Amino acid sequence: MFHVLSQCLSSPTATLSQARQAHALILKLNLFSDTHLTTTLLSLYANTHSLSTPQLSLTLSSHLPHPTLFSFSSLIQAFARSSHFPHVLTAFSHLAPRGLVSDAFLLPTTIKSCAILRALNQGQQVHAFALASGFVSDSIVASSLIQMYLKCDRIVDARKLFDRMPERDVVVWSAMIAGYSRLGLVDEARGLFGEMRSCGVEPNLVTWNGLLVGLGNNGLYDEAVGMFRVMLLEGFLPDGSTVSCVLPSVGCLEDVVMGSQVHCYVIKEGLLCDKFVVSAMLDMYGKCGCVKEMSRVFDEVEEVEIGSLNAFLTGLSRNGMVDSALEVFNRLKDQKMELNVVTWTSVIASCSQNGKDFEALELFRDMQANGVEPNAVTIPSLIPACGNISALTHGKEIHCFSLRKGIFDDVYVGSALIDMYAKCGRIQLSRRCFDNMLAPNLVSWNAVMSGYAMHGKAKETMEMFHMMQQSGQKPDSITFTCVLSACAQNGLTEEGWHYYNSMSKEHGIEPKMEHYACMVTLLSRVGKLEEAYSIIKEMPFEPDACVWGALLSSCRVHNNLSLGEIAAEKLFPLEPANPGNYVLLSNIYASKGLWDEENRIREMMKSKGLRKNPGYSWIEVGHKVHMLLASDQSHPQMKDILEKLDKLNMEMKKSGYLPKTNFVLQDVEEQDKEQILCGHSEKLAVVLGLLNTSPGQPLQVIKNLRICDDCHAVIKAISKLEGREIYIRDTNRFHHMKDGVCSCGDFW
DNA sequence: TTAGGGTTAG
Repeated sequence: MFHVLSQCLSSPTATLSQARQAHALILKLNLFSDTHLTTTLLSLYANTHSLSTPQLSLTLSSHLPHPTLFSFSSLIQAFARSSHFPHVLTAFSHLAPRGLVSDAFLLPTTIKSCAILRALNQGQQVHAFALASGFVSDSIVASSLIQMYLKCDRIVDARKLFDRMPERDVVVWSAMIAGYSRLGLVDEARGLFGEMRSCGVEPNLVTWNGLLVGLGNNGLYDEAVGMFRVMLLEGFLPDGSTVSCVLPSVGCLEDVVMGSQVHCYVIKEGLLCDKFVVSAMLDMYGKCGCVKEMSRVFDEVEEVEIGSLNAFLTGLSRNGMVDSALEVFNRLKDQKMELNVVTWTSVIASCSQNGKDFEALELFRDMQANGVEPNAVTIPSLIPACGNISALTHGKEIHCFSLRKGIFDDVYVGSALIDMYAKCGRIQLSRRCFDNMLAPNLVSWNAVMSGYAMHGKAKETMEMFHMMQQSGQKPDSITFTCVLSACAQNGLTEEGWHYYNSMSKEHGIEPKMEHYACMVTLLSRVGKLEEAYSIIKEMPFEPDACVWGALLSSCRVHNNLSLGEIAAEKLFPLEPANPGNYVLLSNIYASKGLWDEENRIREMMKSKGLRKNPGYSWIEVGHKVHMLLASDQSHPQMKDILEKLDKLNMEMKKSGYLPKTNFVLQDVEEQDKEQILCGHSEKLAVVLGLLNTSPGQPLQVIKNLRICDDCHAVIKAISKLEGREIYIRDTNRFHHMKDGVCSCGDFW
């Protein structure tokens, strides 16, 4: 019986149920006294992944009357093979109490488990043992310890051990180089690589790969690709790992020629069976904009692997093919393919980045319903969707969700929250998120400044700009867009010029298109139209539609016909299909009573098949976001809305309000004009909010066009009459209305 | 019988 059992347990094909049967027999026949048999049983349990808790192994080992080092050794090796690393450490810790002393062979496996678990404390204990026992002079033990320190980000400790090694082989050199690479210390990695060669140790593929990945991950794409070329010249034959190390850099450089060469090599060497190679290849083609080649690689792969699918989906949406990405995603979901958090995050991100904000929120719910746990990347991918549609309730829920998940100090989450709260009108909450951040980065500073800028808070924007510099954070071109647009919102020409001039002089940042657009807006809004036009004429490159559009739109505000016509003449060929531009010019004509000219523009629009963009507004009521179109009768509560609006109009007229009909630039009767103004979507949305929320609750509305003067006046009045704070976000900025006053100071 | 390298989501 003993013999049969022993054979059965040692068989490489032994199953868990056989192990259980054997276990029962061992118990029944009281065969636990046999160390070999019991050890084999333990190893088998470990190999079949069935030892889920250390307790089981300890219970079993307690039956061993005289456990030997061999018992523990085989147990530890079995745990390591089956990736039960915590059990490795537990088993190792039971050696000493039993009077057993580890040998050198047991240390590397144990140390590796510490490394994988990032268990620095236990790793240091093993290190102490290695020093005391002298095993530290064993090069493999030292190698393992170095690796453990590197994994725990203790580069100095790793280096100390490395420097003390009398003999260093290619393995330990490669480990140090890869360690420096991973931590972004590229100079050190490069230095060691040279030092290694001068010591007469030749690199192998592993060494090259470690260096390549470090270069690529730190943005040194050119150097990574160059290093890859050198490697080829020196006669090294890249393996799958090398290829997947270098392809991300090839993609970032959009070097299609190199990419295709690597692709040919991959086919020749038969590396397409390597899942890392496939996903790196898809990623590379996606980044290079080669959708056809990417799709071909994807179609040619026999079995869809999750990493490749994720790379493919990202590649599609990177190239504007969000619908195709969603189609592939839905198809594979329906086919019950197991999708992971990367897949879900990828589609959520492509929705929120491409105007599919409602879909992004829906996917987030769906993801959790499918049992996939969102992580620290999912959250900041989703948050912008809430900001885009001013869905404050959803945004707050996701904020809470991230706190519940223990995501407190993630710089991406923090920056996304700053942006979301600002876009939902809650600038104080936005600032609080910024103040709570442990280590804000450039994106976080830009987010808080852009928030203040869109709320027209120039003083705060400039304060943050100076705080940022005091903190040692250098600005980038986006920082200046925020500062300049804040100046533009407030007509601060002097300050605007100051920051604009300091850009290249003090910060070495050359003004880009958007900075010129800000300056043109700033000057033209305050009526300095000629000065704005001079800036345009002096630009070192051709102005784009934003720049001319800014000028035209200010010409409309100041009803400047001659410059307006110049701007329109430049703008129309740049954006022939944008109805807004034609409307601006026709409005200038209309404001001057030039109905023939106005008509000519309208006819021009008609002949191009263009219609005025319908104005629409969004408002979140409870968990639902409603969209209202101007003069739209389809909303089920429209009758109530119009009734309420009528009542409000009566009250306003009593207190001296006159409808600003000069904003209805159509050749119609005065009373009809009033009717048209009543149908503006932002008013409808505000009234819908009044009807469906409790008194005193703030309302936030987004409008797809710029708010008109009349709506501005009416909603200001409503804020007073109804005692509500009302936040309106138009395409230009925020209007925070309270007690009949707007935060923009009526300048927008 | 023990030590070193890789892809995909913000």
